[in-house]
Parts: sequence; structure tokens; C-alpha cells
Amino acid sequence: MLSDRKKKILCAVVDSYIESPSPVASKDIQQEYLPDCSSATIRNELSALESMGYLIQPHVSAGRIPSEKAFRFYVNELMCESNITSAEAEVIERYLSRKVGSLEEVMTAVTHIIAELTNYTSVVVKEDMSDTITAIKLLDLSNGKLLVVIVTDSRVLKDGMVDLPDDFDEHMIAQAQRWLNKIFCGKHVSEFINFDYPFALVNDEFSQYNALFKKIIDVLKKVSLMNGMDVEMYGENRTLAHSEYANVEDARKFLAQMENKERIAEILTNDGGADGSLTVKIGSDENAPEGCAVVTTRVSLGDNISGSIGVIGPVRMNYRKVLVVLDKISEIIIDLVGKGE
Amino acid sequence: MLSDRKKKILCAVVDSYIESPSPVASKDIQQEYLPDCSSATIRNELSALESMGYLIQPHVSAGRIPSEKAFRFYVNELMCESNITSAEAEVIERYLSRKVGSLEEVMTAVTHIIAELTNYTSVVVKEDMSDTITAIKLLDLSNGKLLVVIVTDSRVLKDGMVDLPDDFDEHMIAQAQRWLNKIFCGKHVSEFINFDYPFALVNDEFSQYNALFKKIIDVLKKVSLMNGMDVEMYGENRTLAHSEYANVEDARKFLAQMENKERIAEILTNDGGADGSLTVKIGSDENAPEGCAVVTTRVSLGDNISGSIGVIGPVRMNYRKVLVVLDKISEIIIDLVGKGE
DNA sequence: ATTAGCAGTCGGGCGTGTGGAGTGCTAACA
DNA sequence: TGTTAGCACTCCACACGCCCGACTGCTAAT
Repeated sequence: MLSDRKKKILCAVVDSYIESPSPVASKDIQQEYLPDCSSATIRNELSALESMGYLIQPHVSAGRIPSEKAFRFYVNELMCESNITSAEAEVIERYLSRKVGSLEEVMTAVTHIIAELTNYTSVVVKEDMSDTITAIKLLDLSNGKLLVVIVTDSRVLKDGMVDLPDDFDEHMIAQAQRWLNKIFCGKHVSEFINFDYPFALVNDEFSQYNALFKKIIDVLKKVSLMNGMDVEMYGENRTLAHSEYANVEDARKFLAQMENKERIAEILTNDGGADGSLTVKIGSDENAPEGCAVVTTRVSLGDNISGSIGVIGPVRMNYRKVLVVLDKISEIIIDLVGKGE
Repeated sequence: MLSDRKKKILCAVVDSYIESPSPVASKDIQQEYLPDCSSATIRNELSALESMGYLIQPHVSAGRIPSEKAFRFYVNELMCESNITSAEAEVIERYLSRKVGSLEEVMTAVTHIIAELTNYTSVVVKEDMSDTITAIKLLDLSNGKLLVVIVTDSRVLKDGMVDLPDDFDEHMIAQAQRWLNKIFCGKHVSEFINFDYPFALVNDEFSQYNALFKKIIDVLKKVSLMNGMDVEMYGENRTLAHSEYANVEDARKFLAQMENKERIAEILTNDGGADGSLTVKIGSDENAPEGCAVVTTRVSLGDNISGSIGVIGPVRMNYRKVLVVLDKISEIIIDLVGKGE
């Protein structure tokens, strides 16, 4: 456990670093946060915090910068709460509270307003769980490949390709198709994702089907991953304005990660959490994109539809502001939905 | 008109500059493209081409780089045609020709494959012209504001706000609403965009409506701009990999322009052109984003639905490759659609 | 445990110098 | 008149070296 003074100092380092991204010196901390100690004392504490993994010294004659561990500790225990400014609240309400229109338009509006207020990238994911599988079709392309097609309720189709073992004839394909339909029809596409192959279903004499089945289910998993998910992102540019992306290589790495919408959607949705609850993930250790932090909140948007709203920025993010904005937004959206569409 | 030799030299400069983005020297041209002339002769020609506006000399002891004018001339008259490599054609066909699924999925696939093959940003715009206006509603928010809502066929709603003049009561608002519905119901939302206010409709005693009407129609124009348009973009990252975006400021400027989807959609769609025809716009003079070139092709996707496929990259773009890829893609898509959805 | 003071380290900004790439110009030549 | 060789000139890009200043860690005193 950290002593009170260590906590104060760590908090000072993080606060200062969030405000301006240069290593924090002992003297600065003394002057601005802890006038009761000498800078030497603070230096000792900093040194201790460094060996505990909370701080990093870029080089020997530089101050300290917080590690990802420090940011996590900061968010969980140190950060003082703050309230949304009335100006911000007003902006949000003006934009959203009278918004008429389709869910898509509200999503777009939400991403724009969050990016505007926080100056980070904003993502909204809508998950529609009501869409169920009507049929699975296997089409022999007669070149050793099998086309796997999923047909769902809402006529959304997904398709993928599988290599066909040599010894398969059309009867066997038809048989495989019957089995697949028996297992999956009427279920939600998301069921593939956690589906364990039920070997029991296939008795010994049909063991040759096993390999094919596994492949097909893998394809179905992959192909259905984004089904019913709608991802909207805005303000990649905003995040790039921050100093961690001062060189193009880092900027491009960030953008490359943002292009993987499946990944982003997964990050935003994979931990449940009640309506309006806030989650913070910092760094790739917590499954956020590398060098990034993700703040998420969830709102339910009616039967079988749920939404996740998130902000993606550098680990050195202004968490206080982001949390406050997301909180307000989710509150308003829950309110909007509650009033009945 | 340019002499043959000037054309050859200009073509050499552009080709060489596209291949590697450094100023092209007279000696290089001589060695690689025109061994029959001396470098001095070429220098004279270069100097002439420069004063004609085709070339730019970054500084006195540097070679020449092509101006936007040179690129336009190159695309229109100099560039030698080339054919798609069989490898590329195969990639495209494998990806697309067996693609089953919704239009949205095909759009996504198209953006990905184009970005992959060209290494530039790719955009697809779908325009659905079949959506018509069912009703226009004016809601008095009783704070001096009027909420304008458009309801269409497909239950898409759009809304915007207008300041209400002081002397308007609910009867007048109802009257205005009746007029608006009379004019626009049953028409396509795009009709706002080129709509000229028909003063004749409003006779003198109702001239007070004029100001309000104009405002409302402006809002309707703005609000309906993207109606029925679906913009999908991929590979902003790819374009940034090119050397013109080596510094972050330029990269951010590019990205900021890419965030304006309305603008991009307009660039891609605003010049008709037959199915499969290719358009090249170079530089902001031709309404492309600043410093960028846009290559576009159009495909019709059935009744009242048309699509535009585009590639956005730096002015120094590999036009030959982009044209070839877009050509192949549009061919396949026209084929796909032709076979009957 | 805290603190003042001092020696030591390292990054980064800045001026200088130089090599090399490429031109424009001139004068000679076909 | 068009082409060419040769030369003087320009200017960028890069490297080198320098030094200033920012901070620290350590030591010794309180």
C-alpha cells in the first residue's frame, strides 16, 4: 500500500503530465503541489515510486512520467471527481435532447459531439441481438471449394469459403447442410462465437465430417462476428492532435488500429456492465489498442438492442473530462430511450 | 501545343516523379528516357516547360517536379495505358465475383480491396434516389424556435431548427406546413437541393411568410443533403504512407478533409458520367481535396440506386494503376448487378 | 526522516562547414 | 537556328562539435 504522501506525489505527477506531456521534475511537484516538503524528499519518493513500477524516467537527467500502471491507479483511486461544466452540459443537451430521427442519426450525432467535447476519437457500437438464423446453405463450387452462406431474419447474408476434402460428394454435402441447419436455425448468430463443436452429434461412421465441420464452424464464427453490429467512429483526427502522435509512424500505427472495426467493437462490447456504468481500459495489457486507453459506457436501447459508447485516446488522456462527458451523454440517452423512442 | 520532344520530356518527369518523389534532373531524363539528346538540350526544354507552368523547381540547384497542370496533362494525353496484371485481376475476382451478401457488405469489400491493391484511400458512395418525402412537419418549440422534421418513405427522419419570427402564431405555422407538404410530398429529398423558392406561390398578403420559408428551405436543403447517401471509406492510412504526408501537420490536414463525408460524397457523385466511365480530378482547382487527386467511376446498382467508387490519394498518384484497378472493379460490379441481384 | 548542496549526466538547440547535386549561361559547332 | 560541352555558381542536406540548462543521485549535516 502506498503512503499518503506517495499517493499525493503520484497524483501530482499524473495530473501534471496530463496537463502537459513533459517529464515532471521534483521541483515542479514541490512548488505546485507539495510546498511542505523539499524537492530532495520528493526525489526520494519519486525514486521509490519508480522502483515500484509507477514511474518511468526517460533518461537520467529528466523528470518522471507515469507508467500505464500509474494511470490505472490514478483512475481507480487518485483522480478527484469533477462535475460537468454547465456550458458542456448545455451543448450536449442542445444537440441531443431534441434529436428526432433514426437511431443511426443519433449515433452519428453522439460520436460528433463526444469528439468535439473531449478532443479524442469517439466510437459508438450498436448491437442488435434480435436477428436469428433462417438457414445455412452449402454450395459446392466444384473446384474443391465450398461456399458457406448464412441467411438471417433480416435477409442479411454472410458468406465464407472452405476447402472441401477430396472424398466429399454432393450427398455428403447435403447431409452436412441438414445437420448445420438442425443445430443453428432459429438461433442468434452470436451463438457461433462461443459454440463448442459437439462431437457427440457425429457418430463414428461419419467421423470424416469432423474436419469439415470444424472448418465450417470456424468460418461461421468469423463471418458472423460483426453481424448485427453497427460501428460508427469519428474524430480519429482529434486523437492524432495530441503530442504522442507527433511523428507520422505513430500516427499511422494508431490509425491502422482504428481501421480494425471488429477489434474496436469487441473492445467496446466485451465487458457487460450495467446501463450507464463506466469502464476504463488502459494499454494493451487491458486489451485496449496499443498505447491507447478506452473509456466505455453501455446503454440499452430497447429489446435486444444495446449500445456501447466509447472514447479512444492516448494513455495520457484527460480521464476526468472524458468520464464526465460520457456520464452525461449516457444519462441523456437513457433518458431519451426511457421516454419511449 | 507542345512539341513531341517536350511531351516526351514532360512524360519522363511525371513518370519518374511518380516512381520516386524527388525532383527529376536533366541527366536522369537523358540517361533513362532520351539518350539521343544531351542533358543541356533537355535543360533548355525543362526551362521552357517550367515557364509554361508544367514544372516547378523547388530551388535553383534542384531538378524539376511536375505541377498539378502537368499531372492533368499527363493523365489526359501522355500516360500510356497498361493492363491489369493477372495476379491483381485474380485477387479482385476472388474477392468479389462470388461475394454473396447485402449491398453494404459488397461496398465494404470493395473499399478494402481497392485500398489493398492501390495503397490509397478508397471510398464508395451509394445513392438511393427512390426514397420520397411523406410529410414535412413543423413543431413550435414555444421558445421562438421551430423544429422542422422530414419524414420519408423509409421512415428516415431528418430534423433541423429554425428561428421563428415574433409575429407567428400557430395558425400561420399550420398554414406554412400545409404549403410545404403541398410542394414537396411525393418528391425525392434531393429536390430541395436545386429548389428555387417559388415566390409566385405566396401572394402579397402572405409576404411575411417569405423570410421563414427561405430559412426552412435552407434547413431542408442542408438536412437532406446526405439523405439516401451511404458513404464508406477505408484506408486513410494507406494514403498517409506516401511521402507527401511525412509531417504530421500535412497528415492531419488530409485526415480532416477525409472526415467531411458530405464533401467527399459530393466530389464523388457530382459529375454524372456513364456506367463504368472514369473521371480524374486533380487538386483543389478541380474540386478535389487540397493536395489530392480523386479518381472516380460510377456504376448503376438497379432502379434508382447508383454507386460511385473512388480512390483518393496525393496528386502524385500512380494514376495508371488506380485507373486499371477501378476499371476492373467497376466491370465486375456491373457484371454482378447485371446478372440480377 | 528530512534537507541543502554539489557533482554528474544527458538531451537538444545552434552555428559552422562542407560535399554534392544540379542548374544556367556562354561559346563553339553543325 | 538548334544542339552541345564545359564551367561557374547556388543552395540543400547533413554532420560535427559545442555548450547550455535541466534534473537527478548522493552525501553530509540537521
